[in-house]
Amino acid sequence: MATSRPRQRAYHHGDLQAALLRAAGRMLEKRGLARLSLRQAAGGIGVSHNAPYRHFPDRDSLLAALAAQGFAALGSAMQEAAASGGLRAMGAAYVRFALRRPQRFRLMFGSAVPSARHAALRENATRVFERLVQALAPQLPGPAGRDASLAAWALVHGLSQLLLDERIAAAALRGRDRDTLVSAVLESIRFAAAKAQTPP
Amino acid sequence: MATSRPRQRAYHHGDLQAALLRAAGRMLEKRGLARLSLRQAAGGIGVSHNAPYRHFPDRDSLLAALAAQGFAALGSAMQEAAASGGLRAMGAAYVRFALRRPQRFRLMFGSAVPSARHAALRENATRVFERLVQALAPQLPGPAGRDASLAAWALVHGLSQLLLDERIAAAALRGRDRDTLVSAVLESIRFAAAKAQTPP
DNA sequence: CCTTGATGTTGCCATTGTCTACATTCGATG
DNA sequence: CATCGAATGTAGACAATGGCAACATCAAGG
Repeated sequence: MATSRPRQRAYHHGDLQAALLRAAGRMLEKRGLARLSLRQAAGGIGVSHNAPYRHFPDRDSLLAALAAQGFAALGSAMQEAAASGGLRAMGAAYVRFALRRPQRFRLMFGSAVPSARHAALRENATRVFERLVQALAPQLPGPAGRDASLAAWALVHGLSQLLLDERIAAAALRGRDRDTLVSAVLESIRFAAAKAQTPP
Repeated sequence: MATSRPRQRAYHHGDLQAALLRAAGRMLEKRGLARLSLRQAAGGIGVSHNAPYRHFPDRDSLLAALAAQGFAALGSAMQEAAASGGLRAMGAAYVRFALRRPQRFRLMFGSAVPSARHAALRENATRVFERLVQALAPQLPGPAGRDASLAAWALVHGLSQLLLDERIAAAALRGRDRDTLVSAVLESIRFAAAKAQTPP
């Protein structure tokens, strides 16, 4: 009808949930979790401060959705890397994901959104965990192998966290690029339960 | 003097800074970083909502002080463990610290308080990092040894983080207690650059 | 075409961090 | 011992947030 809102969008956004997740994801990475504001995200998209609550019961639920998306992306990255480069490539993909999206990575593994209360998050996280264990099982069989699997996972997870600290990263690089560093660190380890590993 | 505030303390608290850090440390561990409120901490101690700002420029500075204290405690725990039990005991102490104070541990290594802006935090963190590297250097010499040192640190750091997740911890324990699990995982690893290690 | 549910808007409340101005006390100095 | 200044409190206000209730608008289905 003729009564117009000059340069305003239609009353119905059409895909507000996805737009909120994109905006919140960018804000998370740029400003950190504490300064992620639903009001600002909504304002940036051009809807009112309360519109997000039509798509997410509360702020924590939106954060849980961001974390679930993160696990989906991490799972994909690891799977692609494993298909072409094996276990070490898979580990390197894990670290690369963390370094590329540090705040998302922290959200995924932090305590801000307990997965016990968010089913989709729990499912996506569990899927990644199970794929990891399945990928390692042939190389690290038996109960000692399961401990070694946890060690392998701990190694790449911890490396991700430590390299997010710029001082630690700077001290470790010693003129190498990050991919070279990650490979060198991953190759410095042998697992007591391991079958002989193909070199990279 | 006789004009009394029944059951109220004197106008000057006397050690408000330390009291705030204790109260905030408890609130951090109990409710998480997002729900740590300086107003509530002040109220619980019996001072006004603005009194904390006489001791800390802002909320982030108090959090930085909490993180700095955490690094001091972690350093002490690791040093004591190393003195009596060597490198593996030191690694186990690191994991134990994280599991005992998960929110503090996350604060210490998270992005909420950048250590670039908080000198005491930077110093305490650096001291722990340097001690760790010094402890590992005799066992893991040379440039490959430094990569292996980072791997060793990543291993215990990652293990700490992963075991904070109750599902991961539950799946990994398989009837063992946590100390046994941690020992088994740490022992499942060999370092390519290592001298022969004394068994535990 | 009407009704209903989905999805927006508006206004309000409680709480927070932090600012300014003022009040009180303690310690140092003369 | 008295005074002064700094340290350390209190009181009030502001801007921002998350989230609630009530109302408004639109799209889809019968």
